[in-house]
Amino acid sequence: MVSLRLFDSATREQRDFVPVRAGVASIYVCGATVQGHPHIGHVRSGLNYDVLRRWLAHGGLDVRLVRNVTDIDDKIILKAYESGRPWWEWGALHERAFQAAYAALGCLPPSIEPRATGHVPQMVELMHRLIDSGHAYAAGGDVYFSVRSFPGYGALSNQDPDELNQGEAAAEGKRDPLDFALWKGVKPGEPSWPTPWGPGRPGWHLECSAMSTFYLGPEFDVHGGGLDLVFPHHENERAQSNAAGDRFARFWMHNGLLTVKGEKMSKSLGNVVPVEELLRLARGVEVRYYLVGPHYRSMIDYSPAALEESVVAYRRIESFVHRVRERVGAPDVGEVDPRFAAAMDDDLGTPTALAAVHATVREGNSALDGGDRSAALAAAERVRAMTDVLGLDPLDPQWATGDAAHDAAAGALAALVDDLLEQRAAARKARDFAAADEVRDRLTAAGVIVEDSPDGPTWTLKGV
RNA sequence: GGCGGAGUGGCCGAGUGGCUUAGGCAAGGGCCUGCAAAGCCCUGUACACGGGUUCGAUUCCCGUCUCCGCCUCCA
Repeated sequence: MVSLRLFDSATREQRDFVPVRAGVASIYVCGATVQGHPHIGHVRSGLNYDVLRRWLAHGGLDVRLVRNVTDIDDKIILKAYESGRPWWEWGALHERAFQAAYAALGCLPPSIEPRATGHVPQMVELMHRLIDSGHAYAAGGDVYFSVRSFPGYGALSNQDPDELNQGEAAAEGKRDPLDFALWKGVKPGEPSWPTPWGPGRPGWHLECSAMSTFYLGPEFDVHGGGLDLVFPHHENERAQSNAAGDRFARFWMHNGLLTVKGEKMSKSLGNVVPVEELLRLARGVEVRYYLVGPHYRSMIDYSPAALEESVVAYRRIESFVHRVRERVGAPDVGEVDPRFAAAMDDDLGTPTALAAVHATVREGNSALDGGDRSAALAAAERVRAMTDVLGLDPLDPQWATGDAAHDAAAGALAALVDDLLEQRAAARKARDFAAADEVRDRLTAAGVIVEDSPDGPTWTLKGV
């Protein structure tokens, strides 16, 4: 059923995707640390793995997607403190912002979005296993992972431990500069949870090892995240879990980062692009097209001009599907084109997959021009199937407004426009083109674009 | 210093040892249309630079230049 080949960051080569359990795909993705508002880079990551899960589901697999929420960390505590709010409220506030952003771009909800603070028992258990096997030690209320105790350290990120700068900031009880904190002992004024080694809070890396294996088992299919997480986060996760005896992820996937004018986004440079800003420039589905179009491992250098090009490109697809619906009838979701499937199977080659979509659109438009209604309908059904896999199906109800007042207004507008178009048709029939053009000009001035076709005029709203 | 990635036609963005000069956007020409819009057809012949391997390289190897990311929190 699935013949997907995926690039594995750990081996730096492509392999056939063969699920650990037949018929089930298990994916863990590092989600956000809910310390601030979602930006374009966050949602690109979410979108990339959303496309992966959709393609796997299309192939008949039962997809279990876990995307965590890091709801406790230094910055959350600090920022909450600075704004005079409880740390948990600060986190919850931004967690909702992330969910809204993902939803606005058509990301299907993950199977679960586990929070770090809800999985302390699983972390304690993992620390027990690591301490018992000599890979971790408690020191002054902290618990550290002993990097030198794990020979495979550095294999994921292709780093030589001896060449690394120095690791996490030095702390009292650390035996080796490379060691990293599994658990951080409580400090005055900070939240804490009880453990056999004293109260404290989770170190960043531990939560992902604990939650991924809790939900997906000691060995699962894919672990994903942004390219910037390869080291140290994923290297550390892998070290912990492997040292504890878990086989852990079979494939490591890392999506490319977003830059602005060639530079990585960062608060210090002040060039972070919030999702909110994108949604002022384009609809969610158009933003999605922009972010899903380039290959997931490519870097995207954001610019409003490039986004605008995507808007235009997407509308070409969308207008074709709408045209068929109006002139021929509503297309169902059909089958994907073989070209599309081959591209997707090749490490999720969305650029080539999109080329197949556009080729199908062209075929469909030609069929429409040639009066071949059934061929046009069939093309539209294939386009729907392919765009559905990418989360870009123009007729997916998720892109509808779902607003009763809006629907009512749209209905009233349609009645008025249709009335005017009848007047125009009458004028054209009488060959009074001046009158006909005047009607069209009035509509255009009001933002209603009229287009004639062999099946009569159609109209759309400008910029929608 | 160590590790990794990238430089493609006006722009975005794929890919390959020689028949794909992907695809989209923009531009020019044409068809269609009362006109327009949309659509369709055609055109532009790109692959940082210098060597090397090869019958043949944008694609493989070496070197050079430029840029980016990671090595510290980060999607």
